[in-house]
Amino acid sequence: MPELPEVETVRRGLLPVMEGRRIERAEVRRPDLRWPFPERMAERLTGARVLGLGRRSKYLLLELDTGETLIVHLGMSGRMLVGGQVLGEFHHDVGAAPGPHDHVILDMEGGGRVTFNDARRFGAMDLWPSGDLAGHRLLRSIGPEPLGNGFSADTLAQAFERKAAPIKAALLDQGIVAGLGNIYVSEALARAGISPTRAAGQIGRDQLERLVPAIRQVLEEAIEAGGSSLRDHRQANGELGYFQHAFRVYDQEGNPCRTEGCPGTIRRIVQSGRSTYYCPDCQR
DNA sequence: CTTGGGACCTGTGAGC
DNA sequence: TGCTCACAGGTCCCAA
Repeated sequence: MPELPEVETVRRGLLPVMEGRRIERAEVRRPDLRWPFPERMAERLTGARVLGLGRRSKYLLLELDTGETLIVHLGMSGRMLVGGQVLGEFHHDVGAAPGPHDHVILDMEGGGRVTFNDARRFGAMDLWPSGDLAGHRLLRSIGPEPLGNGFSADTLAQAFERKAAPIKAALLDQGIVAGLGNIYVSEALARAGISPTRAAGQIGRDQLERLVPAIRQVLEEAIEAGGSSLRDHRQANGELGYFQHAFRVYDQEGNPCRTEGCPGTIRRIVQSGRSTYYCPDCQR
């Protein structure tokens, strides 16, 4: 589930149970996810108060009153389950026995339970001094936030200068712009009318000027919709995101293009091993 | 430096 | 029903 809009949705969902509250108990049920957990993670979390919940790119940042920040990445399949509610796609009850792939459980002051569940374990957690987050190896080379002031046609033009890689790959590069993933790159390029196969360095200024608002709009609309919930839809309930219904091209192979007046059909191609969806007629 | 491919994992759905 | 295969929202690391 996790590109920028999904992570932002998770962050907002965690606020009511975590913000300002102490972690009364932390249970770490395995030694690692993608990498080993930090030393004594459970002890360092237990008793800490969560001062605030932030986000940088696709990373959740839980600032603790111990001077450290818990950095969380959801990988491909990571979810934050909140006791009694759903953030992600599973139902979860406080007091229930941990389910498969429930790797970290945080029992919060106030009775909330937050469970990190990640079947594929591409996710990650680390603890790092709050004053030096930008120095963390996973955060230090991340590009501008697309919804922030540091992102513009100028910054894109500079980053794309003489780049031969296809723009699809360039936009997936977190060092160029933060937070885009496979879904929203396809969606943004569709909105901007740019072919995903074009070399990034060959994109004209006029198209870059269209691309920036296209990226912003698709992310903002997705956040507004609570993100996208793909597959695994059995536990339908009001907490699920619904932006997947607004996809113009992602997972729409063979469907007619939704652009006004365009006769095209959505195609699926593979670029550096990953699916790209686009309309060959209105994306140039 | 740039680019593409492999690797890390488990689960699901389609097709036979 | 059961098997195999392709594919899945990420990204690090390494070879060319």
